[in-house]
Amino acid sequence: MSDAAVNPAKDRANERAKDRNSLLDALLPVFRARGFEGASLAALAHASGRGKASLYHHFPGGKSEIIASLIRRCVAELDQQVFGTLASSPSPLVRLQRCIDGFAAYTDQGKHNCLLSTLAQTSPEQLEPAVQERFQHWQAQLEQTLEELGLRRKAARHQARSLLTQLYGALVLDRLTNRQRNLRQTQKRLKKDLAKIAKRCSK
Amino acid sequence: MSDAAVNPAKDRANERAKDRNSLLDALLPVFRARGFEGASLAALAHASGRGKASLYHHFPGGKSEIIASLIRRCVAELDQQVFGTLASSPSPLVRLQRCIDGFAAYTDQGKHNCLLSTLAQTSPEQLEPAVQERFQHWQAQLEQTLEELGLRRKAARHQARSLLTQLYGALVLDRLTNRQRNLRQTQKRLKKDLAKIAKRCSK
DNA sequence: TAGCCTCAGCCGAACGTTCGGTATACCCTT
DNA sequence: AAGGGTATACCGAACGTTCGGCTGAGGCTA
Repeated sequence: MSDAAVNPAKDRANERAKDRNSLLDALLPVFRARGFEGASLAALAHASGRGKASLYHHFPGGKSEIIASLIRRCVAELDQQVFGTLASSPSPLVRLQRCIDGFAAYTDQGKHNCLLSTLAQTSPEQLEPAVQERFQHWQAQLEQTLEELGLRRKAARHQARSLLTQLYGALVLDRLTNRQRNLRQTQKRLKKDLAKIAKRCSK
Repeated sequence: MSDAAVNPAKDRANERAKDRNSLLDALLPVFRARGFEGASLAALAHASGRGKASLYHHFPGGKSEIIASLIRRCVAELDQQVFGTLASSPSPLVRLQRCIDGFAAYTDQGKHNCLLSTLAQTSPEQLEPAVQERFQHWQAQLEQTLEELGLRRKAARHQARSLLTQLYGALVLDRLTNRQRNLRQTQKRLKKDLAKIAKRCSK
């Protein structure tokens, strides 16, 4: 049984965390679509259905505290839903394919961008170096899984970079060409290519 | 002999265009690095070495006229230096490789971003639909050249999308991982892969 | 009653924009 | 060659607006 059911204090703390999370849910799309500078407090307040002052009640640090919280959440989400799959049990091929599917789910099939890539391009000062290190870590995880698939180190390194590049590039191209199909088709192609690699390596 | 040497009026018009161009040269990096909302007039004025009012002398329409001019220039530059190579004389393989090298040169080996991709992600309202159509056109040009290389229509379509995706994705990944090598390595790998495709198709 | 939470509304600062006005250079007249 | 007129380029200062941030009062729950 959970603490919440028997401990009123923790119950309240839990509800507060839930409120904060749903508040962040409402704020995320604004930053994702307009960037840090483009996301005005007025727009954030409107998106959250509250006044500006309420936002400052929840985030005394203002915009930079909000964006920091959102970044932490995005990193956690990528870590669990996308790259966390690489450390699970199935075969390397399945793990890699699930990772790609996880990325597609993370961006709602390409319908929206990744907050981190948006910030990296227009407001890198909001991204702590730790985030970049995390990306390097994820790239290394991909590389290791590709080695398990049977690729040599150098080929695995190239393939890992290529995978990340294509996932994030597909998001950009969707917006540059105004076609919403790039990510889905890239997702399909990447999974097929991985299967081909796995077959070739197992021979 | 040029008109300028014998015609003072055209001479002055030429110098004016040159001034405007060097002014735009100074303004471009600000928008490229900080996006439309992030590029304040104060920053633009500082970058151009002029007062804010002077910018309004050259661009009465203000920020949106500046960004529109810059977009036009970027489209022209991509058209000539990057994708224009696809319509030249050498073999399809050489043309494609020159196109990739052109992109690397266009971004100064990945040192800076492409203005269009920055805008597409945070201020799409500044990009006229014509720009997106131009990207679709470039993608079609790539596809056709890949067909000339020997790929079937469907494979060429996939490869064209993959190329654009990887070029733009490499720029993003450079900033996400804080490694400046992605574009150069992607450039090298893409050229090698194209050579492999050409070899396979010619057999 | 006590403690969160919310709101309308205000603050100084910065925003994009505009206004006079100055300095320079060129053209036309005399 | 001298002088007046026009156009161009630039600037400092200010415009009204919106920015991020803050205050104090009221409402709700417990």
